[in-house]
Amino acid sequence: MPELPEVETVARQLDPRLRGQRLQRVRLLDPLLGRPAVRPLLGARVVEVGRLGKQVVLHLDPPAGPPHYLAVHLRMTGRLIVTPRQRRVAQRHLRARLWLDHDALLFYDPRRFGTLTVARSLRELQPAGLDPVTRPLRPCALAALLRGSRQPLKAWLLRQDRLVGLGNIYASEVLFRAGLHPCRPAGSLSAGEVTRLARSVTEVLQQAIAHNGTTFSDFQTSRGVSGSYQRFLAVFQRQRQPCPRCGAPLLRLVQQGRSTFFCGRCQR
DNA sequence: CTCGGAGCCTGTCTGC
DNA sequence: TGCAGACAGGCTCCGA
Repeated sequence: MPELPEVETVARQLDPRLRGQRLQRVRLLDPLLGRPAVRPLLGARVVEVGRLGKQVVLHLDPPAGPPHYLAVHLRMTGRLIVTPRQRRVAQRHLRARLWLDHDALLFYDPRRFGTLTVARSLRELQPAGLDPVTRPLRPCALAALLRGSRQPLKAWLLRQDRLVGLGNIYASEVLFRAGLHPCRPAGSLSAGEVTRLARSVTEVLQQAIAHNGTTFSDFQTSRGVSGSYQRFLAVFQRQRQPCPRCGAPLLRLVQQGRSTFFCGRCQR
């Protein structure tokens, strides 16, 4: 489901709702989640709900002992829903349920790719790549990351060990905005092209956050509200429709088994 | 080291 | 209606 803007949206909505409540009880319903050590979290107060890469992270302060962090990665189809504690909830696809003082936090995930982990330091969870939303992405930093790679640009943008936050939707959108062909070798960009790419990454992500992310089939924010960024998508899932810039029919190609959408005339 | 492809798991939609 | 195949917003593993 979510790329960085959707995760940011979820974290921002959970934060005021959960902050200050204590975690009373945790129930893991899916053996695929493994056995994260949740015992030390019980009684801990939610200090903050934030985002780390594409994970939602609850910062927890136990009554005794060091802070802990509970991280949920939603992967393709995960959702985090807050509901009043006593309310009856749908069981289908429910993988974990957390009880707090007043609310319950529900982790739904039909495809079961999502993860739930407990860490004792943020460093354990910290993704390797730069986060272009937390810190401005400087063209020279991006150039250093791209240097030497022969990987197609689209595939390069999806890796999280260099740059964190883009997924399949926004990678296509970013390349369109930057006027760069998805098959260009990542290390082949000129200085001017790198600057355009850096600016596009930042603008697309910030604009998507400003609109609460993109809703296709099943992304909803924690309040059950849909994001509205899909109104601004220029190329994603628009093959054969006219390019908003030049009017040529947009194209779809498959890279690494995943769809890429682009304009063969504007993107070079 | 780099890269592309398979695999993880379930649901939905399309076309025969 | 039934069924096979494609596809789905992510990421890890494996072999070349």
